[in-house]
Amino acid sequence: MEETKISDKRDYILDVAERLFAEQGFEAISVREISKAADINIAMVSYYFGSKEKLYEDVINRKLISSDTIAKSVGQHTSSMDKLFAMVDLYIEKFFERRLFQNIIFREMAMNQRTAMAEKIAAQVHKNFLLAYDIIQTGIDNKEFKKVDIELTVMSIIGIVRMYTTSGTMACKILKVEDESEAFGKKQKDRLRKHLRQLLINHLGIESK
Amino acid sequence: MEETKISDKRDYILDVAERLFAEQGFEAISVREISKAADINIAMVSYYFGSKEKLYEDVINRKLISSDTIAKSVGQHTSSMDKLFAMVDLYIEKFFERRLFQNIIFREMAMNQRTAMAEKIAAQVHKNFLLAYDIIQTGIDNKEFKKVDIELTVMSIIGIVRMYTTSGTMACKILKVEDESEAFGKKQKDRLRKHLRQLLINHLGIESK
DNA sequence: GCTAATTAAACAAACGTTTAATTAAATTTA
DNA sequence: TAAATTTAATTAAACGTTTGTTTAATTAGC
Repeated sequence: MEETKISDKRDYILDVAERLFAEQGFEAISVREISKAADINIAMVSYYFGSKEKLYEDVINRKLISSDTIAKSVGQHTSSMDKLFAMVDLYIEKFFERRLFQNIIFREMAMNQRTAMAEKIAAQVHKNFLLAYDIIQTGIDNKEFKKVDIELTVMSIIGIVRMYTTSGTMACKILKVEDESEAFGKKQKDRLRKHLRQLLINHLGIESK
Repeated sequence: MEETKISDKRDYILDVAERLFAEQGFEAISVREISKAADINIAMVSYYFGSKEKLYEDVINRKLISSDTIAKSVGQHTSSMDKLFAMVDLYIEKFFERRLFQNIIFREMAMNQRTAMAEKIAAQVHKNFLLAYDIIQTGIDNKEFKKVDIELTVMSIIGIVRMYTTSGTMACKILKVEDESEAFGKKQKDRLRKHLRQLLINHLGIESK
């Protein structure tokens, strides 16, 4: 945190705020705590972001883009199963990489408040949902997949990855791993990927014999 | 809220607090908001519960019992699949019936804070996890189930039910139902049950032919 | 007449935000 | 290049609110 450009400092504050908001929630974290953790004067939050609310929105907006990324990595494959796998892989990747951020997203979704931010998040999640929906629908049409409840199958995929990443403490306890860095390391990530692939093969795949 | 016994009034306050805490989180809700929503004087919260913190703990403790209930309803069945189905059914039932409460539980689990309450919740969830683990393990030993990743399979079950119940708004949007009372009505509950059963049959069941 | 329940008012502490002053950096002028 | 000027970044202190909690007085039930 020395001799950095302004945008770096702004990003650094956003990083700190993201971590705190994710771990404890928007209301639980005070501007004073953020400024202390980021080692800045409390007035700098208003100076840079305008308000605590705006800071929170900036934290979310900064990483709530894409969904094109998914479409791109999916498009490379031909079979529906491969497309689905590619999407799941990317999902796992993003959730492991940004699990603190995802905590914010899902906490926001769980709130029954119709804010502009909540709508925006819901729209983005729904967009991703539709991508997966189309893949499975096509797979069924192609007789590559069994006829399943598509909506609930997509929800299941998201729910599984989310369940894994949401609670670090719980994941450690269940997987019998030492700390969170292990629970979210490469080995466990591969394990989750393997499990999810097997589950989808079993659920969607048509026996070939 | 008239001519009720004291314990009823206490319970009513707990009901109101539970709803508000679940919808917006502990820190986001003030004692004044609770007292207003419950139509009581603000001092009554301290009078009945001691503090806002204690009220929150009472909200959680009131419904964080059982796990015997699961064991009981599971014990009636003989085959591993029936046991697992019984457990899943109960899980769905509880989550639909207490979905606001479950919001609190999972929000608490997502927080990276090692409070006494968090430990207690983690312990309870883990207890339930072990019940499901044993069922699947026995099923595998009996050659009734395929050899799967047991830990992740249990996590998947919980994650799916949770994903469904956590975000009412999202569930409505995805399932294309009008309002939340429909999304959490009997019809959709049966749909989720059916989906989860099929998923488990596909994932765990050994082809009989 | 006594205990329990309920109230309005007040409490200090913490909240998000703003102010006005100061330092640092960038730009312009000589 | 050096000094002068302007703009940007940073600070400590104060702002008015809201927070959870307590008090002391009052009402209700037995």
